[in-house]
Amino acid sequence: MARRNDRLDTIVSLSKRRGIVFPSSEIYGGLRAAWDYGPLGVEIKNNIKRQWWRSMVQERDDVVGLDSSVILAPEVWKASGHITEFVDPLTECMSCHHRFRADHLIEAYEAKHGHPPENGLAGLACPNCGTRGSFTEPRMFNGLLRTYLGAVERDGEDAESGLAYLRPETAQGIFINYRNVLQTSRRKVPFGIGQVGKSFRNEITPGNFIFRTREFEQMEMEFFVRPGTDEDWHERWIETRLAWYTDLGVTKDNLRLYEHPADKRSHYSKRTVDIEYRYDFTGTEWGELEGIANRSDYDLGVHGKASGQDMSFLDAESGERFVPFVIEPAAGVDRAMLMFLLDAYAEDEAPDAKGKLEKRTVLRLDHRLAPVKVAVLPLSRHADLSPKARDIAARLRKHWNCEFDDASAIGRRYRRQDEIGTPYCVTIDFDTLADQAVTVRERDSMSQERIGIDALVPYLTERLAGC
RNA sequence: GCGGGUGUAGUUCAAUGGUAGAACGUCAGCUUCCCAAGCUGAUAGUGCGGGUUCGAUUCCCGUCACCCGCUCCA
Repeated sequence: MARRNDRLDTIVSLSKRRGIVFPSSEIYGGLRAAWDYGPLGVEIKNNIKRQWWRSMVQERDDVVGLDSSVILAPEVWKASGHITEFVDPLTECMSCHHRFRADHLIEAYEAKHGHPPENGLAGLACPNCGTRGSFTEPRMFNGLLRTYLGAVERDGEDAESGLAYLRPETAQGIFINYRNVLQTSRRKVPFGIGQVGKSFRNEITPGNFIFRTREFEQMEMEFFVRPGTDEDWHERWIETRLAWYTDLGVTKDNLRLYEHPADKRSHYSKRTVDIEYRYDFTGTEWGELEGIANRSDYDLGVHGKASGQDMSFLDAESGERFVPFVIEPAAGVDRAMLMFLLDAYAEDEAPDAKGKLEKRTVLRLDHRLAPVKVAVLPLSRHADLSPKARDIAARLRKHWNCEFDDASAIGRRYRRQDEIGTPYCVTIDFDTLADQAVTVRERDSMSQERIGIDALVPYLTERLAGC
């Protein structure tokens, strides 16, 4: 068996052990590639989404938000091309059981010989085992998840009525609301619409923990620009998005840009640049984190045509009328979460009481992403300390997610907090009763400061800015 | 979906065709306890279903999940 990625393994078991991510439907044996976010996981996930929203929507004058529905009129997916283009013809070599995209095999043959194969797939040799003519009939594999609307189950000819799709991207909800938003938000091109929400894809091969799942969450923004300025805006958004990750503490060397070759782009894309992270999955070092696509006027164009609505924008200053081009930074929440966890994972060696080196697991998460911002730890369960500590915890809870812990030795409790990335620990000791002050310990430096109880909230407010 | 591998406490690992062990964790108690301290006690498991067998966690079949490969792109 191939060697697995230790760091990923550790994160998976840490996630289970500490309540970050659980296998879904576990009591029934599990469901493939489905994961549930536990008490700490949902905090981290919400923090990621909050930070995205803050930088992409709240702090920008030229972007507004939206929350469109998961189920849209089927016409949307017909017009967008997802029903016809979001489909892969797959074939399997009956000799070696490798699977291939039938269209890719034919394209490869054409590229080599300058003409398509005479007998179609039957005339091709398997790129893996060399067997000729052993391909199965290609089967269309549609990436859209289907559902049926209405209370009555339908079959036969009636099956098509009520057929609906779960969105494979949140973007279309934005395009079909483009006119509504333009009208009501009184924005002018260039401007953007941001949205965070679940999407669904019938992935052929999901896997790698929460990296590829059939149900996933996206943070997408469609930025509408004047044609001709699109390439410029594209570059700007690539830079902006890359900076977002490094600002949240991701190691620069573990991020890179990947330019999609022309023949591998999605059906809507004029140019796509991915931000990739060095996940170190076995087999693939780099994995996609976010795609930044120039969707041109493709989407507004097809929806304008299919719906009969006018999607053009009239620029009052220049008097020009045009259908805007769209630059789309589309990020995966779950992928970002996995990346933040992997990148924050660190092991320290610290001498224990006997001078022996002990391994210490620390999640060096940015404060803004940490699931717990501050832990309140009375030095012992002494009757005088716990009530005081509970009182302080209650005060802090009004501002941040705060944990109270008085179980077992103080050293162990520090380690528990380190393991989930808690930036600050507040310790209540016997001096506290006399001097009304506590010890604040910082995660990374392990430095300690004595702070008066009344000064605690201002002290932490300054250090937890942006949380 | 196909091929290969794996499945034992919460986690990491032992063991066995005949009563499943450990470490760590978790919980409770004692200890004026500042970086996984000590002592006492508790907790909990053979993924699920079927077969072979006197008896299956162990052997066989199916299934489910995970890992590797084909795939893909948030």
